Amino acid sequence: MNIKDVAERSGLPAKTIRYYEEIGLIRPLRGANGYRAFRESDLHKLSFLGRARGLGFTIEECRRLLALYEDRGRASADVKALAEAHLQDMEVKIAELRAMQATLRDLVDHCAGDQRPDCPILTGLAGGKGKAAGCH
Amino acid sequence: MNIKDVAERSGLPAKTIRYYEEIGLIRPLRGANGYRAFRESDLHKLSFLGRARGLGFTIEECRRLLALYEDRGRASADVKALAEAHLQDMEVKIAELRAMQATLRDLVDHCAGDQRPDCPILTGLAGGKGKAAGCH
DNA sequence: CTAATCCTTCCCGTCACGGGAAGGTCAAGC
DNA sequence: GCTTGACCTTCCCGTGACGGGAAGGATTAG
Repeated sequence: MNIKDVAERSGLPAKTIRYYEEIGLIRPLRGANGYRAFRESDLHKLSFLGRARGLGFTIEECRRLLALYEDRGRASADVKALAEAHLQDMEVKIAELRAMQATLRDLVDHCAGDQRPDCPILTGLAGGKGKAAGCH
Repeated sequence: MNIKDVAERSGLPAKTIRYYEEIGLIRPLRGANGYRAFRESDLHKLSFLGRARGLGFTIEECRRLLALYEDRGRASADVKALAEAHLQDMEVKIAELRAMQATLRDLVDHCAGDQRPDCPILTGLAGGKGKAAGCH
C-alpha cells in the first residue's frame, strides 16, 4: 500500500502519516523506489492512533497507548490509569472553559449591544467594577 | 516604569509584555538607555489584555477589543458581537470535550483495571466492537 | 512521448509565548 | 573608583501537531 491508500483507509492526511513515522509511532517498510510500503499492521496502528487522537489523547499518550496495545503482557490497570488521567485533564479544561464562559456571559448580558459606545464588557475588561478577571 | 514594575502590576510576565510590544499591541516609550519606559496608559492596556486573555480571547480578538476600547465612537453592538462569537467558540469546544469524555468514559467503565491484559479501552481504540471514534 | 498523478525530502508557518545566552546599564556598598 | 548584583536589551531556539508548498523523482494512462 502506498501512502494515499492508507490515508484514505485510515482517514488520516498523508502529512500526518509521514509525521507519525518521523516521530517513531510507525515504521513502514520502503520499496526499491523509496516509496513507503505500508502493511496491514501499519494501517491498523494508524487507525488506532486516529481514534486515540480523536479522543483527545496527546501524541505522547498515544505512544504509550500503542505500546500497551502491542504488549501482550500489559495490565489493563495501566491502560485504565492513562485513560482516567486523560478524563481528568478534560474535566479540568471543561471547568476552565465554563468559568470563562460564566464570567463573559455575565458581562455580555449587561451589554446593550446597540449603537451607543457604553459597554460593560469593555469596562469589565478594563478592570472596572465588575468581576472580570479570569485567573486560574 | 521599567518592565519589571509593569510585569508585577499587570500580572503578566516580562516576556509576554515584550511579545505584546513586538506584535504591536502596545507601544511603550524608550529611555535614553534603551530601556522601555511604560506609562500608566501602557499598564492599563496590559491589564486589559491580561483580563481578555484570561477569558480565552485570542491575541487577534484582544487586538480588536483593544481597538474598540480605544475608539470612543464604537458601538457596543460590535463589542457584544465579538464576545458572543467567543462564547460560541467556547460552547463548541466544551461540546467536543464532552463528546470525547462520554466516549472514553464508556470505555473506561467497561475496563476491569486489574492485572489481566484484556482491555476494552484498547479493543475500542483498535476499532473493535464498541463505538470509539471521535469524529467531529 | 507526454501529461497527470503519484511519491520523496526539506523548510517555513502556525499560536502565544518560555528558556536561556551574550552583553549593556544602573544603584548600592566598600 | 570598583565591584557586585539586579536589572535591562536583543537574538535565537523550542513547544504540539501538524499544514502548505517548493523542488524534484517515479509511475501510470493514453
